[in-house]
Amino acid sequence: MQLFWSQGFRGTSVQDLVDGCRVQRYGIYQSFGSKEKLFLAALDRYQETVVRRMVAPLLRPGSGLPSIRRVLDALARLGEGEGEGDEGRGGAGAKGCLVCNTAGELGRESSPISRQTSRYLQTLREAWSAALEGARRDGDLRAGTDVSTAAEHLTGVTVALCILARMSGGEGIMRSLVTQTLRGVSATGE
Amino acid sequence: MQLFWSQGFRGTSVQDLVDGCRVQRYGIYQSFGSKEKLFLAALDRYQETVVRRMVAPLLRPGSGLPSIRRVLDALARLGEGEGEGDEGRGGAGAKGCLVCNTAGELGRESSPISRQTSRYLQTLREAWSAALEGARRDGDLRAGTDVSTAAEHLTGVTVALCILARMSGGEGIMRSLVTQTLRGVSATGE
DNA sequence: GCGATTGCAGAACAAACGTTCTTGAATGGA
DNA sequence: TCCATTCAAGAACGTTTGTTCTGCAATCGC
Repeated sequence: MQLFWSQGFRGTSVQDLVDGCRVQRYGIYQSFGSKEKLFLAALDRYQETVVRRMVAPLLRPGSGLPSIRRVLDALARLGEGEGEGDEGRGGAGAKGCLVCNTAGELGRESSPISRQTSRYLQTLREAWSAALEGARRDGDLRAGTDVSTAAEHLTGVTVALCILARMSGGEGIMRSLVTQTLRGVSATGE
Repeated sequence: MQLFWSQGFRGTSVQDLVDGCRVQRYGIYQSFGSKEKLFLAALDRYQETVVRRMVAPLLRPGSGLPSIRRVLDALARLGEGEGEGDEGRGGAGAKGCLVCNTAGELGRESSPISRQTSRYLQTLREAWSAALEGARRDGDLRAGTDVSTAAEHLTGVTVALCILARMSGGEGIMRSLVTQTLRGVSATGE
């Protein structure tokens, strides 16, 4: 998963996997059948660990505006680990998000991949939605805000932050995006 | 450029280029030196044609809120050309944006690529900025809006729309993102 | 009409790709 | 102690990759 995350699907050879993990060439095919199936398993694992952990604060019972702020700040820090250079192996600076990177690299090439990206978007939408409901309950939500539209908005912003993290010159934009987004959502406009 | 756009750098072989364009294998190397240099030239061309044409309405003298609305609507239509399937050759549904796709696929792998992505972001920022200035002049800008922050915000939204166009399940999110963004910028909140 | 030059078509290159087979050592039960 | 099974290391498979070389055809100046 880590290798695919930083180098992409096509940029990661089976040899890379053999060298990088403690894994046997033939064992990959016994366990997964093909490089593509392994990649899909890595996508699965990514969503069940990394994405899950990222949105966890939004899904906790008492979540609300403070959780939203916290998660957005964490996303804004995705761009760190800069310097255009590699870290040990062929890492391309910041890794961003595996699912978003895959969208850029492969688009909707196969239907398993399509399924993964729409699952990803749905997870994000639901998580943001839960926290927005909390914010409304706390009176922290800007008047007249539709929760589900705002959740889609935040989902879009999340995707933007993931890709901007992979682009040099994106740091300032990430910060502006976060502050402006928070301003649009919160009751106080802060 | 078209082939790299829909299939990515690593997903496009020299053979694809030979078949797809009216071009000789050896001629590519005489003219460009390597596949990577050709790709960088394609990135250049993309910015000078596609990006340029996309932001043109924002740079015209009288541009303002209507231009912003028009360009955002055009970006929201990036997701069309759906169906997960190919169009003739190995296209992966919607092509999105070559620069954003490249960020997802290659990150900041080489410094020429880093230079391209930051140039891309700067172009967008300047274009949005110009139109926002126009909107302010027309009195269409929400009170208390900082133009340069808003321009960065719109740049981030642009990136989001490009990647969402490559993700299935992103269509509704794209629409919400556009309407919410317009609401945040315009004086009337519409 | 003729020799020098240009430009393109295809063959050929080594290297790396994803995938599969063969071998040899270690293990477990009787 | 011995055989059957499991597991892993690595050689080898045919393709495809990016890159380069070899000829044939056409063109141009004279």
